[in-house]
Parts: sequence; C-alpha cells; structure tokens
Amino acid sequence: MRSMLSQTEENYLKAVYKISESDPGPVSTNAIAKIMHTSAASVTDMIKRLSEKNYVDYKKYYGVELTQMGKNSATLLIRKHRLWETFLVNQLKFSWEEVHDIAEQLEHIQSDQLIERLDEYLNYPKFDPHGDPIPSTDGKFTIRNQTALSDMQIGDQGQVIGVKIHDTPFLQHLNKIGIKINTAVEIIAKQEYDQSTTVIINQNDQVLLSEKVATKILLKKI
Amino acid sequence: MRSMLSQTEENYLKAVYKISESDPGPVSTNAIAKIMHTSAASVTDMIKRLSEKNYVDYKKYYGVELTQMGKNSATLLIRKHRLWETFLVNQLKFSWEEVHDIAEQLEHIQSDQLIERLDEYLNYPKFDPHGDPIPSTDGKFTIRNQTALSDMQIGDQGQVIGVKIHDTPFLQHLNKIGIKINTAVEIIAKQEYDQSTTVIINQNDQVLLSEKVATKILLKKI
DNA sequence: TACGATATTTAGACTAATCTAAAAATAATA
DNA sequence: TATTATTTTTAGATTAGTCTAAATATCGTA
Ligand SMILES: [Mn+2]
Ligand SMILES: [Mn+2]
Ligand SMILES: [Mn+2]
Ligand SMILES: [Mn+2]
Repeated sequence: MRSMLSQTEENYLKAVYKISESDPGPVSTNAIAKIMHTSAASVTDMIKRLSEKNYVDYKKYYGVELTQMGKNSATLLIRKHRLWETFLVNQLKFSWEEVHDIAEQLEHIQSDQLIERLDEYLNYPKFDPHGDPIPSTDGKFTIRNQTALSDMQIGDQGQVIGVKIHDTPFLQHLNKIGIKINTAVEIIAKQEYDQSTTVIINQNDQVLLSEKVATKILLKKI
Repeated sequence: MRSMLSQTEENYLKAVYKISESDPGPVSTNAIAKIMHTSAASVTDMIKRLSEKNYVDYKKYYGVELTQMGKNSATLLIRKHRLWETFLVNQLKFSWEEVHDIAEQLEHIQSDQLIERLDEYLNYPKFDPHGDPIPSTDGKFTIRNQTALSDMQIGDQGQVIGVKIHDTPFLQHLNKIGIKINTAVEIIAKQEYDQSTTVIINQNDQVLLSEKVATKILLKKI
C-alpha cells in the first residue's frame, strides 16, 4: 500500500508526527505551516493531497491526524534520519551539531536494503547522537527514564543521555561548557531567583546553567 | 559562482558529460533525450535553462557543450556517485550490481564536507567498484592502461580492472561465470567464427566468453 | 450572544519539469 | 537539386508545490 511519496510529502508527514508527539490530538494547519516554513494555504493544499492518499485523516477547520499508514511512513523517516546522524557522528566523525541538515537530505534516500545494512553496520544503535531513540523496522521506540536537569534536586547525580532541542547554537553552547552525551553531572546548587543550576561535570568542573539550558538537558539519574 | 542546481539539472549535466566523453564535440538533443528518458522537447527546454545559467554553451539546431562550470559540476557529481558506490560495496557489503541506483540518489546530497569526510573514511580510493576512476576534488581522473579482453591475444595474461557497462544483468552474468575486479585471466583460445574467447580465470577455471561479454571487460596486461 | 480577532480555506497565479502535436530546420538521397 | 526523412524547436497543456489576497469559519470575550 505504500505508494511513492515525494520528499515534500514525507516532510509534511514528519511535521505532523512531530507536532502530535509533543501535543497529541488533531494538528492545526498553522502549526504545520510554521514548521514547514510555508503558508497556511500551501498546507491546506498538501493536507488534502495526503488525505486523498490516505496518509492522514482530515476534517475541514478541525485538524489533521496521521493514519496508521501515515504513522508508519513518518516513523520510517525518523528511523532513517537518526541512523544517518549516527553514521555521520560515529563513523565520519562529525560533531553532533553538524549532522541534522545533512540527515534531512539523507533520510529521503529510497532503499529498504540500504537502511537495514546501515543499521547492521552501525551495530543496531538504539539512540542517535542527540540521545533520541531510533525506531526499529516495525516502528517501536526504546523508552527509558529521563529527567530534565532542571527537575533534579540538590545532591542528585546523573548522566547526560539526551537534549530536547537540536539547533546548532544550543549544541555549540553545550560544547563550549563541556557537556555532551554521557557527561556525569552532580547538582550542587539552585538559585531561586532565576532558576539557574550549579553543577559539577565529570567530577571536576563547576558550571552554572541557566534555566533556558537546564530545561533542555536530559539526564539518567544514578 | 556555483548556484543551486536542482537534481534534474545535475542529471542533465551528467548526461551531457557522459555523451561527450565517448563522443567528443557538440551533443545532440536526441542523444540527451535518450539517456534521460524524456522527450526532445523537454531537453530543449532544459538546455535553454542551463545555457541561461552558463552551465552549457548552446547553439540552436547545432548542439550543446559544457562550459568549464558545467564540467566542474558534472565531475563533482561523478566523484560523489563513485565514492558512494565505493562506500556501499566496501563498507556495507553490497554487491557491485546493486549499488548504481542507490548512488544515483546519494550523489545529489549537498554537502562538501560530507563528501570529503567520506573520501577520507574510505582511504582516498582512486577507483570505484566497477573500476571507474574517482575524480579528485579538483576534477582530475587517474589514468591507467587498460585493454578490452576482446583485444588480447592468445597467451596474454591480465587482471580484471574494470567493466565498460554497469547494468545489473551484465554484472550478474559476470558473477555467475566468476569474473570480478582483480580476477586473473589468461587467454587460451579465440574463435574466428563468432569472435568468442576462451580464458582461464584464477589459474583454474576455463570459461568461454562471447564477443558481447569480452568487449566489455577491461584488463591490465601482466 | 454578538462581535472582533484569529485560523482556515478558497481563488487565482506562478515556476519547474514534463508531455504531445505541430512547425521549422537540417540532413539524406533520388 | 528537389524531395523526403529526420531532428529540433515551438506552442500549448499538465502536475506538484508554492505564493498572496480574499472569503469564510471558528474562537474568545465582553
Ligand atoms: Mn536531526
Ligand atoms: Mn537527532
Ligand atoms: Mn554507477
Ligand atoms: Mn561505478
């Protein structure tokens, strides 16, 4: 049943998926337009097309939801994106802030065999360089406990396992202060006034994290 | 000066490059149409566009030739194609007849850094899995002496270093008879009647090669 | 519950890339 | 050289994806 989707159609499906991930229920035209950097009119056009092809359920003025087929396509796209990011970082030695845009292109390469070989080559990774889970062929994500650094208490210890956003300036900032995946973190103080957090990383350096940064770092408690 | 070319535009440039490679001089509209599997009318349209952007020189009813800029783009595309094919065969363990179609997609990924990292990762290969030279960043191809198997004499010995065509049925046929890159070949007989050649491969198996096959296998004489 | 603000859809237009059919130019040949 | 055959270009249409502007529906709140 999986007809040939254009890259654009795939990107719309992924946008709908991402929006309903953080905000379940029907997705608004405007929300899609924002992510896709297009006009609401273009979104309406495209949604009609995807609805026609049964990738989404669509009710005028109400919103759009992925069908099972739409979910499958979106999940496969995310699988490809994250496997390619893993390849770029683990094999080609790119830094985690450099890989997203390249993976945005690579995720559209059409070859089931390629993605399965890549998965094998990378030794079946479960998480990508940003700590995001890589769905399996049948669309299952590995779940794990994670806590935002901003939600930890004084004295708590943890290990960085992911970040909530992936834009380059944020990741470069983390590079600068020495935080990356697997970094050990201990909370030693929290300022009431601005919600900033003081931490010790790798049992060594003391770092002050603003609330803006602390809310976006995900830890595994230890 | 390298503006953004669409995938389609890149493919047209590559087509012009490939045609003038085997047949120097101006390239005909029909020749391009054949390779691109489009109508002559579509080719005329596209050639006008590429001419407008200075990737080709074009004179109505006469033919088309790549400008230096067009040659650079075509060569870069070929570099990317062949590096990706090398990756697919050497790292992901694809067979040589499986990689062309995937590389046709991968060659359009836009990232100079990616292709340089890939080159390094693969240890700067000079030839792809079909024995075709991989141009360097500045567009230079490694030249080497090669002789078609059909042009060898009885008693000559050689080693397979390439093939003239890359379609799957031909490569699968070579797989079946046990010929691949680096296979040692000795010519032991030639039939006047049908120009077929009898060879011994890897000092072991005797194989009869039709003219159709023998003309497409490239050897290094030893 | 009405009315202004906001969100969404429709209408109409544009570009890239394609097609078919017809016209025009060039090449082949009688 | 005249006539036919082939090649190439033009004309006009189509589809995907986009836009802006206008129309319409829904929401928020007085
Ligand atoms: Mn990403
Ligand atoms: Mn990621
Ligand atoms: Mn190839
Ligand atoms: Mn090749």
